Order: sequence, then C-alpha cells, then structure tokens
Amino acid sequence: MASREYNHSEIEKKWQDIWEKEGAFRATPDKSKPKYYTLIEFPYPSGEGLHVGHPRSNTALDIIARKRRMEGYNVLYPIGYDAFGLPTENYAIKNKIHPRIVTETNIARFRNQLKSLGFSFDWSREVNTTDPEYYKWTQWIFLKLYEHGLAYKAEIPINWCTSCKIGLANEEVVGGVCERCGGEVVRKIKSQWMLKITEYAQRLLDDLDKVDYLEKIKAQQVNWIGRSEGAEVDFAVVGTEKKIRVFTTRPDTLFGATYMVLSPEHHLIDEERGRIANWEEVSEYRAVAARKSDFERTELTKEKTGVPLKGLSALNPATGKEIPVWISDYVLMSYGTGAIMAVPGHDSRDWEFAKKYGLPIVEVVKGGDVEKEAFVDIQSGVLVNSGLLNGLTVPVAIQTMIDWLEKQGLGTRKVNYKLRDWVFSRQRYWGEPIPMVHCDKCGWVPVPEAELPVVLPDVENYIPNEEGESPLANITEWVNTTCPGCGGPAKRETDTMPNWAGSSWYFLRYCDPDNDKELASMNELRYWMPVDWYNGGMEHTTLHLLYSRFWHKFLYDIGYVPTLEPYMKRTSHGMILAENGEKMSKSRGNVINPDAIVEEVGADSFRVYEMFIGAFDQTIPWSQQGLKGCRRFLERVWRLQDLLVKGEGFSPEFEVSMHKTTKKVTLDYERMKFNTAVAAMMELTNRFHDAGKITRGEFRRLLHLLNPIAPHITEELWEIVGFGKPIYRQSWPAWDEEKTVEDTVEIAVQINGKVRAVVSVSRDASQEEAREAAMAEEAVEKYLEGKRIVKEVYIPQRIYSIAVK
RNA sequence: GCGAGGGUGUCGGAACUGGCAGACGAGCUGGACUUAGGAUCCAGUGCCGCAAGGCGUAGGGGUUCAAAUCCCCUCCCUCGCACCA
Repeated sequence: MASREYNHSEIEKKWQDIWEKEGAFRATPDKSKPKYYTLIEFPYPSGEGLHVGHPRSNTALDIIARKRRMEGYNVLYPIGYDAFGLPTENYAIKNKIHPRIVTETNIARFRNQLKSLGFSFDWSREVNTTDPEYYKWTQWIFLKLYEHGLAYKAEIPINWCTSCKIGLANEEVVGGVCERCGGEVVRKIKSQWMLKITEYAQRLLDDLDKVDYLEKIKAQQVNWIGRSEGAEVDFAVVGTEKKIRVFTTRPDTLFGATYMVLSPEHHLIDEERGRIANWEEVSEYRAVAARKSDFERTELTKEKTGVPLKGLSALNPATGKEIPVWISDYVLMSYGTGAIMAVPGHDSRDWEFAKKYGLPIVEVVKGGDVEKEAFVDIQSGVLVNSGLLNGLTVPVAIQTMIDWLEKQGLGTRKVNYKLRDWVFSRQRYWGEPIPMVHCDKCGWVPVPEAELPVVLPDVENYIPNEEGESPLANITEWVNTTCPGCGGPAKRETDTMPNWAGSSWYFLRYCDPDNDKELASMNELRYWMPVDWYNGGMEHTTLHLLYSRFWHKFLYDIGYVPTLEPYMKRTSHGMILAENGEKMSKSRGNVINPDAIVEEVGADSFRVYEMFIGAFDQTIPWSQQGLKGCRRFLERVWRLQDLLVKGEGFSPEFEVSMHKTTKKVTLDYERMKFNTAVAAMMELTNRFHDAGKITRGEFRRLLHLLNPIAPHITEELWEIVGFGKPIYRQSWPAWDEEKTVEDTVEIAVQINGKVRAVVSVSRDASQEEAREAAMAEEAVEKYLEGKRIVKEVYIPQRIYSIAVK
C-alpha cells in the first residue's frame, strides 16, 4: 500500500487551524496545576521580517513548552512585539509614512510568519510596547522611579552628530562617525533623564547567586557591574583650601604617587583658572578632548597625551612632598572621582605617561624593575620606601594604609562600580513620552497617574530640530500644558524613553495582559512569576538583562512584584550566519527568508534543521543542503506508515532502542542538546527502514518524541494511524531504566591499550566470565603468546583491558 | 590587556563520570531505477598501505592498563569588556 504524498503545506495549515480553534496552547486560568513560564525575547518587528535567528530561540523553547504541557504543567509561552525604536522611525522619515502604520504592517507580517512556523504561543496574550494601554504602565513605572528618587535630570555628554544635528545612541556611532551620514560625532552636554541603577549595583551582583544563568552570562553581568574595592584619598592643593579627591584600588602605593592627573572635565580646572599659568595650552587641550568621541578617547588613542597645570601642585599625604598636577584624557570623568593619583612604578598606564613626560618613578613595591616597566604583581611584592608600610605584603599594606588614612582623616574605604547610571532620554519621536512636565515655578513635576498614558501625539515630521530636541518639541499645542502642581503654564518633557524601557517589564504584562487597573495583578504574578526559563540572544545578556533585573528589583521593593529576580534560568543561542560564514544582513543581500523555506520544505523541516544545525549555543553558518537532509528525514518518517505492523508494544529487537531513545531525547531536550536528540531519532528511523517494519507502539513512541520539534507532521501521522486524541493532549512518555541496556553487550578487549577484539558477554558478566570470553578470541591469544600479563582491568559493559610485557 | 568559551574527517558536528574516536547530517565515489535526475534506493567514504599492519582529536611533554576528555608548556580562533585608576 503506497501512502499518499507528504504534503507539508496542507498538513501544516490544517493543524495550525485546529490548534487555533481549540485554543490548544492557551495558558489556563486553572491555578491548581503547577505552572511553567517559558519566555523568549520578544522580537523587534523590523521591516525585513523574521530572520532565521528568531526561530532558533523560538523553536527551542517551543520544544520545552510543548514538553512541559505534556508533563502536566500549565504553561505560559507568550509572544509580543518590542516595537518602538529607530529603524521604524527612520523608515517612516524616509517613506513619509506614520511610524504607527509602519509598526502595524510589520507586526502583521511577523505574526503571520510566526504562525506559519507553528509555535505554541498563547496568542491571546500578545503585547505591543507601542500600544498606549501598554506604555501607560511603562510610564507609570517611570513615575514610581521618580517618586522614589531613582530618576533625575543630569547634564551629561551625549554623542552629537554635527551634520545631522542630532543625538546618537552609542550603537549608532560607528568608528567615531555617524552611522547614517558619516558625519563627525562629538560629545555634547545635554540635560538628560537618568535612572539610578548604580544604587542597585551591589544587589544586582549579589543576587546572581540566586539564579541559574549560563556561566558566561553571569560573568558578563559581573564584568559590567565591575565592582572594585579601594579607598578615596584627599590630596591638598598647595596654596588653597581645595582638595583633590581620588579613588584608588592600591592605597598601599601612596608613597609612590609622584604626580596627579585630572580628567579634562574636572571642576577644579575652571575653579582654579586664575592660578593656571598655561591656561591657553590647557584650554586648547580640553577643547580637543571634548571634540573626541568616547570611541576615540578610548579605542583609538594609543599614545597618551596630556598637559601640566602649571602653577598648581598637590601634597602627597603620605610623603608630604609637593607633586605636579596634570590633565589627560586617559582619566575619565565618569569613573571614580575624575582624578587619580599616578603611581608610575606600579601602574602601567601611569608608567607610560611618566616615561613620555619625564615624571619621576619611585619604586614602592619590590620585585620588578620599575625603570623597565611598571611592577603590578600584588602576590609576590613587598613594600619599600613606604614608611609604616615597609616590609608588608601588598594585601596587608592596603588594609594598613586605609586604616591609617581613616585615622588621619585623609581618606576612607570605598567601593566603586564601573556600572553607570542609565541614560534614559532619547531625542526621538518613536518612543514612550516621558511623563514629566516642567514648570518655571515648580520645576519638574510628574504627570499625575490618573492622566496616564501621556499619548504620543501625531506629528507632521519626525526629524529632530536644530538644537537636537525631539520632534515632539515642535508641537506647541502638545508641549504647552498646565502645571499639575500650580496650574500655571508649563511645558511637557519632549524626550522619549529608550528601547530598553518597554522590554524591561514585558514579561510581567504577559501574566495579565488586559489589566487596566495595574501593570499586572499580584494574584497573577504570584502564580506565574518568576519566568522559569528565558532564552535569547547573547547580544542582550548584558544590558537588557541588567536593566530588567533593576526594574524588577525596584518593583519588588515597592511591593508590585512578588519575586526578587525576574528570571530563574537564562540561556542563550548562537547566531546563524549566511552560508559563506558572513553575518546575515540586508546590505549584504544574504538574508535567508523563512517564508521561502516554509513554502518549499515546510515549517517542520525548517524547525528540525534549526535544531539539528549544530550545538545550540554555537554560532553556525546556514546550509541549504543540510536543510534538505532534514526534509529527507521527515519523508522517511512519513514513509514509516507503510511499514506498520501489528503490536501496541515494542518488538523484542527494538525494545532497548525505544527506551534508550526515549531517555536520550527527553534528557537532550532539557540540556538543549537538540542536535543529538534529532540524530538519535534519525538513527532510529533508519533502523526501522532497515528492518522493513515498525510496530504501532514503536511508531507511536517515535512520533511522540519527535512532536515537540516537528509538531505538524507528527500530529498528522498520529491521526492517520489512529492513535487517539492528539499528541498535544497526551502525557510525555517515560522510559524504563532497566530496559535501556541490552542483556548482551559487546565489549572491547584491549591489549596494551589497543583494541584487538570485540566479544559479546552478558551485561552483568563477572570478570571471570569476561576474561574467559576474551581469552577465547584467537586474536587475543595471538597477542598474549610469549608475553606475561602484568595487569587486567575489567569495566562491566565497557572494556576488558590487559597489559602485557 | 582582562574575562569566558573553543581547536576532532572535505564540511556542520557526535563521544556518559577517562573506557572501541568520527554517531547523525551534508558532500564525494560507485551502482540500481529512469527519456531525464538537483528525486528515490543500495554500497563505500579519517589518513598511509595490495595486505598484514601502522598513524590519527592544534603542537610538545606528562599521569594512567586506558586520554579528544585529566595536568604542565606553546600556538591559534571566537565572543564579551576594554586607559574603570
């Protein structure tokens, strides 16, 4: 009997319709069941449509979600759109279409593409960050942050494109120039809303212990937070009452501080302008430094530069000696105090600078040759030339010095973080309006909660104005409002929020997406949170994770979420490259379109290939041939229906294989080793074809195991063969550990480390039995002839090893 | 420079807790079927060798009956951070 053709389009459409009609994958309101919350990063609905990276993550957690449902969990696997952002705005500017329309179109396209791939999302909970009903709560969170003193305005430098006359995000500055026009980018001071994430630095660090993130993800978080311990030390400025405060992790080297360096932006420079003899030189240097972008100041600057502040000097509090003060852009205003004590003998940056400008180098830790290079080893060194510290090791000297400084009132113990406060303003149109009003009398006043959302008004033109203000600044009827405080005339904030805002809490909204009273009800959050398993790209494991953890902790502190951390487990998938190993991009013209693949080989083949392509966390090039191999596999599965024989159980020859494969696939899914799970099922399928038959029980099991990856074809075959209610309503199969090993196993016989024979023995054969079997082999006998056995090792089910002389 | 992870056939990759290296897929070679083959099926496919056998997991050394796996040294690659005092 020849079965009908495997018609993927027909089958996939059919099952997608059934799932939709049945609401098969809706999270149920029934809270008596244990819950499981699987989350993928919601996509940015770009104009290019889905790219092959999305399905890699989506399929992986779809497998987990489908499996969990079969394991009896009430599963929440939601989807939404992170739809505010620049590409849409730029597209809108270029094509003169309202970003809202562009967004709607893009979302519709994404939705169709995602649906065509058969993901088991709960489509009834879709969220969209650009929906006023959603961003109302994003604004609400901002108000709460403001209310708790965690949002403030500050004058901080932004990347400013001199030709477009707009502020750019860091990622828009490429190689020091504007990504779009190639124009020069400089730093410009602008007043910006900031969020005090630094206040949470320690907790963000400490609570990493409470979560199960991949090690490298944790490492990135730790790295980014960048905690370092040390001391702040005051240096008196000679002839003034002023002090220069520095942060150092090496207070033990204070005796070796032979000069100081201020950042070019340091306030003391202007304050003591009158004393600076070479003001012209200094101000020229500052101007050059200001013109440099952060990129140039760090990445490109190989050789250090600087100028002395002639007429200013400081006192080293340890030696009492007068030391010169310089300015240089290797000292960053944004870290520590914006000033350093330079210890050229024991810091390679200071050493380089001192060598270039002929500043004195003093050895205070013995062990190297400070004339040749800075000696920075803190393990082996012993303090010298350092008064009370002489003879101490570095760690001891650090503590001794801090104690001394504290006693003398010259300094204090201090912890610093690399983490900076979060610049929260964007001078853009397509983002959440920041719900603040500025009144000349009252200052900044929050928009009352009852007036939320502050809806983004329609504008004619999305281009920022000459001063780099958001396009919203041009809509006077929107900008001009009344002060919620005094009722007088006031102006709305025209900056909008960054992309990171809406994505910092979306997982909460999924728990209760239609709530118009709260961002989500505590009742729902108590049940669903935390997210049990969150997968996404490696590119989001630093900022997005940190920002959303920060917001979550804040919401926890003020009593709106029930958990300290948002995500229990975080994994990341590798990128998929084009066939030639390049990154896929529109400009390179090498983007692989999932639509064409779904059309040609079907969603199931696509999904199988996405999982089979390689190790899940590895970056990997796409292969059209590899995809075809997966289609062939599904065709072989399809044709198994022609080999079907009676028997609801497993045949003796396949029993062990069935249990083994059940175990392997089950565990591999959990470990995200999808490629080997697929391989195991391919192998099994090949063996059924070799055998020319498969029992109904065996076929049933194979379809069941394959279902999470290839849900359409397996449901179809399940129905054709008549296995009863659909797979998605079945329970996940179990295996019998006892039956995962054959009664008779083949073990290798090694002589001096080389395999000389393979013998069959019972799986629990004693050493004697195994030995007997081994010795009976002709080949073994040959290698033992005339030799003396010195050692024999028997590892049941594995090996019989003989060492001879 | 710092942090993390890697280096295995022609390619993507397998290999439990140290136990027969190369599963599975692709490609390639040969064959079958065919008007045809970019379809399907069968066989083969790490390297050297007619064979027996030998050699093989970046390179070198070590531990062990046994090493891709553990230890030491060297080289290379990828990712993240990068003048963070």
